[in-house]
Amino acid sequence: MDHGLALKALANPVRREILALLKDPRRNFAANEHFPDEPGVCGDNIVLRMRLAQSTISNHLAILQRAGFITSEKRSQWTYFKRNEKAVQEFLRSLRQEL
Amino acid sequence: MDHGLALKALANPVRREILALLKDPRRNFAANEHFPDEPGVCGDNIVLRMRLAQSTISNHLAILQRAGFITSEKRSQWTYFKRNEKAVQEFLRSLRQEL
DNA sequence: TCGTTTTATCGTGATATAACGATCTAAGAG
DNA sequence: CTCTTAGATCGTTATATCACGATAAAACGA
Repeated sequence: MDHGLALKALANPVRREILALLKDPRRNFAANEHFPDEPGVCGDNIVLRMRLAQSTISNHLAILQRAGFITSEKRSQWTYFKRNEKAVQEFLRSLRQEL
Repeated sequence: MDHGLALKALANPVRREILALLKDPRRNFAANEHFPDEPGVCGDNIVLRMRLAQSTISNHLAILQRAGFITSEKRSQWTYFKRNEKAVQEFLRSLRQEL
């Protein structure tokens, strides 16, 4: 995990909010009727929740993904996003190390 | 401490390096002949070390200060900067809380 | 007083970021 | 086949960031 990318990703409040929402998908998003085994949150749900243009959210999600904080899984026409808890914890560890 | 300001401050590699250098002033900077009780590192020393324009470093230092990561103390014509260890630790704690 | 040093501030240009709408593709649905 | 939906990508515009040189203020030394 690159500190630079991760810290830049976290420097934006919209991306921090997305990360926060993904902490508890059941609480923050409508249930996903398509895949009951919950591969993550459907991108469209995130767009609805954040009230920003779809292209804007798509870009934020790409940045979070490049930083390693989330992963995506495409199933037919939907893309599901979920937090990468391990990467989040590893980032915190290495940041504590650097600071 | 505001997460937004702190994370923005850390998003820049120059500022992270300054923060790192200030962890061990004795190692990273020339001894300060003016004030043996070490109120911190003289701004001019940081400029010399970083090889960036004085105005650029001055601005980075101001941003680090606004974020709370460093404090400054003006003594006659010099300004001495030092890390605010407490703020750094508090930031790490609250970031771990948020993430 | 005059020059020098340290530092902050100002103005500017180059680049990065963030938002948007438009468009394109893939995948269903009818 | 056509229409719709989810999502990424592109182009554009507005704003933020980063670097610089120039300048101004404060403090000292000669």
